[in-house]
Amino acid sequence: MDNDKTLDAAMQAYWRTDPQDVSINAICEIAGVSKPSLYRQFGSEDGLMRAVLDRYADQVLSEVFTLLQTDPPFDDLLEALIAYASADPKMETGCLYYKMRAGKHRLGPLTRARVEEIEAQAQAGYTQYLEAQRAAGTWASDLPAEVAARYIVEQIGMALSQRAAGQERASIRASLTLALSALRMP
Amino acid sequence: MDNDKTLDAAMQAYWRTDPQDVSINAICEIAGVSKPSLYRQFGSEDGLMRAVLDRYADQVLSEVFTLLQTDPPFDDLLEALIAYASADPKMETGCLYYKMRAGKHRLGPLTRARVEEIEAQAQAGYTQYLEAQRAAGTWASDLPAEVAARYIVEQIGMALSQRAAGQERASIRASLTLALSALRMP
DNA sequence: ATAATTAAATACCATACGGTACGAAATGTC
DNA sequence: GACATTTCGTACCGTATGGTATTTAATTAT
Repeated sequence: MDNDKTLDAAMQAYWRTDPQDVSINAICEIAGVSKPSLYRQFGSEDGLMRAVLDRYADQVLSEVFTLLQTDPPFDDLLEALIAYASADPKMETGCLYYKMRAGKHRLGPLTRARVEEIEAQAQAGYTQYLEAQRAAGTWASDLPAEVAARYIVEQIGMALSQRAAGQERASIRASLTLALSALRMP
Repeated sequence: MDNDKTLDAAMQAYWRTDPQDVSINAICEIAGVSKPSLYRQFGSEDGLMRAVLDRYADQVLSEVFTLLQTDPPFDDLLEALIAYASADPKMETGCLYYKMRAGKHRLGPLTRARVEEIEAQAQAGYTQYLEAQRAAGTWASDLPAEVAARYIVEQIGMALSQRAAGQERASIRASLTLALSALRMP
């Protein structure tokens, strides 16, 4: 049985619609895999979802984390985030991570733990980035970096969930731009 | 069979957790009503949810709409909205309307239609209010009123879903204040 | 008091879910 | 070629869901 092919199929299915709308049966069908095979590989639905989320973090989220670590100027970062969340075709059906996060209380323990791990990682990444920007004088604000970091994470998440809901890109872009512009004020 | 008592029980159950996590069976149990009785009154799960949403609009949402129609000064309105979303004990588990809206694609046609009706009503209400405020000189911004209206609706929704997720009030208040402050800029 | 009508609940569908026991097929080993 | 071992899939389990047919209880009319 092809492990990667199964994970890809599951990831696409979870991502396109929503993790809680995709049953194990459906995944088996689209992946062309029998149910016992899938359970032998991943142990449980929770195990599968966790493996999918790992893969998603590797293949998709890493891009953003990498961008953060190059310490782009604050305005560039905002512009990149806005473009990413409001227009990137990859995010046309939203972000799988944020979808899982939105339904966190329905997740199994493995997947939930991974979601919280990513949450902490994102929070730390943005905080660190913002402190560096403030030190460099490219971000002038008296806001605590943690607060701003949380704010960014939430606003991006909102934009991505709006994309999942089919809202128009221009409207999402306008809202997100407005929201993030609040970070530029003293 | 006591119609109001059933609706109240269903509303509380849907509201406390999430509409999609409460089964008809559970509602029958907590309302002390047999399933056929419930179906005789409301026809279907969709019918029940729609009736519940009607009741919720009447008992809860109307308060906000009423406030809007008194045309309070812009800053007062924002302060009231922030307090309402981030601290009102009634909203400790979030807002039933926003919960339904978040899972719109899972709703039946009746409930979905009502959700969209309320959405349009809110959008129109805020837009009208903002235009009045602009005319009165209490809101100086070159933002289209529709854009600002949509923005407010979304930000309030986000704050309320954060409350449902158990986030700290102070943190929610900080984020929401930051987000809405963007509307004061020219 | 008895018959007719209405209200209600028990007990049941069919379906879909996550998960698994067990037999069949394929693979490797000598 | 024959045996041991591992891989795989059919067919099933228990449970929960939304929804209903049918029987029982309560009410009303006469």
